[in-house]
Amino acid sequence: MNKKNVKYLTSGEFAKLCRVNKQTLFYYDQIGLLSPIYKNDKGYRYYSINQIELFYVIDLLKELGMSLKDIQKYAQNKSPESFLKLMHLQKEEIVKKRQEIEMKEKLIDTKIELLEESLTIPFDQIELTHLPDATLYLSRNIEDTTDDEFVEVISEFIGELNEAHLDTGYPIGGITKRNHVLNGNYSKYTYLYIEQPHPKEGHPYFKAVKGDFLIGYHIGEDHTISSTYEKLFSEMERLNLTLGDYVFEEYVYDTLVKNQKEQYVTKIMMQVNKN
Amino acid sequence: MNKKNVKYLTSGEFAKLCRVNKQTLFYYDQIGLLSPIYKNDKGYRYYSINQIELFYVIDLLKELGMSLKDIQKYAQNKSPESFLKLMHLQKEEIVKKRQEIEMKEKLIDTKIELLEESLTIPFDQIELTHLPDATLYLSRNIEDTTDDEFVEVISEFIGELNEAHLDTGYPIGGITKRNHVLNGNYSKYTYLYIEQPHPKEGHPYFKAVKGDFLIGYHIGEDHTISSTYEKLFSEMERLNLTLGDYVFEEYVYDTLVKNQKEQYVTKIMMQVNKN
DNA sequence: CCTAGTATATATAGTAACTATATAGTCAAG
DNA sequence: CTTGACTATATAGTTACTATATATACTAGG
Repeated sequence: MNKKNVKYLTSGEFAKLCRVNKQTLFYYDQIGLLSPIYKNDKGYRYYSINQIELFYVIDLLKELGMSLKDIQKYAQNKSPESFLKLMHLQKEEIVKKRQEIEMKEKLIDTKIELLEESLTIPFDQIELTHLPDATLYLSRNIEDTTDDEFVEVISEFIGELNEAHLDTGYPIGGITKRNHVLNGNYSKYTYLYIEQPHPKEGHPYFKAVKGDFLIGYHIGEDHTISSTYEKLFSEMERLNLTLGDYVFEEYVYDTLVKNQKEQYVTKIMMQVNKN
Repeated sequence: MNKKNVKYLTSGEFAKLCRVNKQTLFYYDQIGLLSPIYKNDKGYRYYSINQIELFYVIDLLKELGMSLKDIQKYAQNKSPESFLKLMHLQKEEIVKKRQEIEMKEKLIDTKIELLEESLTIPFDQIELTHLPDATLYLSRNIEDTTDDEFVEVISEFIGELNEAHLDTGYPIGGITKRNHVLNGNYSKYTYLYIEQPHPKEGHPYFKAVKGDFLIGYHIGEDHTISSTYEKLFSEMERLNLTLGDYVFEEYVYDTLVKNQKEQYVTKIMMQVNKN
């Protein structure tokens, strides 16, 4: 038998192959997770090519959240059957992981889309447009909740978004009913919502009434929003419009892209009727 | 304006929403990465619901390998433009990450498939079968390489597999030419190979000749493999077959599923011609 | 109003999985 | 036989939490 096929790799060579720091291999050797197949009398480590498979699997299990200790626990008692069982378990884990990554990729796409759009918007102008049907995911009614109930509703809402993979990167908005707005209770939300561009089956949605909307932007902190509402009202009058059933509010710029609250931008979408 | 909409969340509540340890939020506050919007005179932290978006983005960037320090560096100088740039960069990162995960999922699938198959194989029997075309990815010729060259070839081979996303979880095998086998130089590989069940375009493959194969399994260490080769030869004689051009060798059980070298299983596939 | 129980806070120490540094021995080429 | 590139061990440092100890604060029931 030719010696080539029992050629061993030094720690440095094997580390390069694994694309990992040599020290990491020392560490794995130290904790007995992946030891070289052979050590000479000077303590030099020699690995076989086949050991790379074990490294790959360690790397895989690590990625899927297993601790080195747990990986080692398995490794100490290997068998085809136990490995098969492990792989079946990890298959479930990796499917979850893939779905998470896919969601986060969508989140990035959405952020890019929204940001690019936002850069073209003249925030000082009020616009009358017709909005097409949009599918919204709604929270429970929060009109008359106590503080504790409010927290509960929020938790439930965010929880559902996470569980059902519905968080698409669109901002969380608030819906205020007509009568509250008319009474000057701006931003007294009845529901929280998040847009769902690609709605899934089996979830209770609220399909926003399509219709005419008067859209304006408030720059600054929330508690100064009434001035922008007043501008919207006078524009409504000028255009001979009346207020519809709901007003929608959502952040265009907030904590994520601005450091100062005075630079936050809130989009206000008033449902209106033409006379 | 109704107080509900400026309702703040305590550290505990916000932590639950973020599905993270409360201590982690303290830590983020400490390093100035994500500080509560308001702190009362007793030092109690209060977060706004909107801050969850920032938490999500921190979580995303963390997943994509950014250190908290680097994330903070960005956060200190936020703007819609810089965030957009960051998102474009991270889009590339997440695509890479998704592909990695997809590869690892395939790896799990392959391991499961191969292991389940292996559990049904009677390792003590020699079988004559016709194998259909299989696409193999080959290393450079390693017939007459020095040790250093051998390491280089291996590195290149493994490197290509990684770069081109060709590592499918199938074992790395070795191909020995007819004349070496006849001279008793078993396992003097001319090429290393890995099976490619779903070959991609634009890569140089070697399509294994389909044909008749005599398949046997060697249980034990590599250097005792000659005994199994001899069994295969006498079976070849009994069936009035002659040796074809190549012999393929690959591990069925190795470091991954067995602790002792005496339990390793090597599959030997001899190309044969019927007379 | 008092008390018990559950929050909150800070400060400090510990952990996992590396990662870097310091010091020393080994080896192969010119 | 030396030089430069490798190898080793030992130890300390780093990141991003995580746990523990101690003290203070809020809140609901008697």
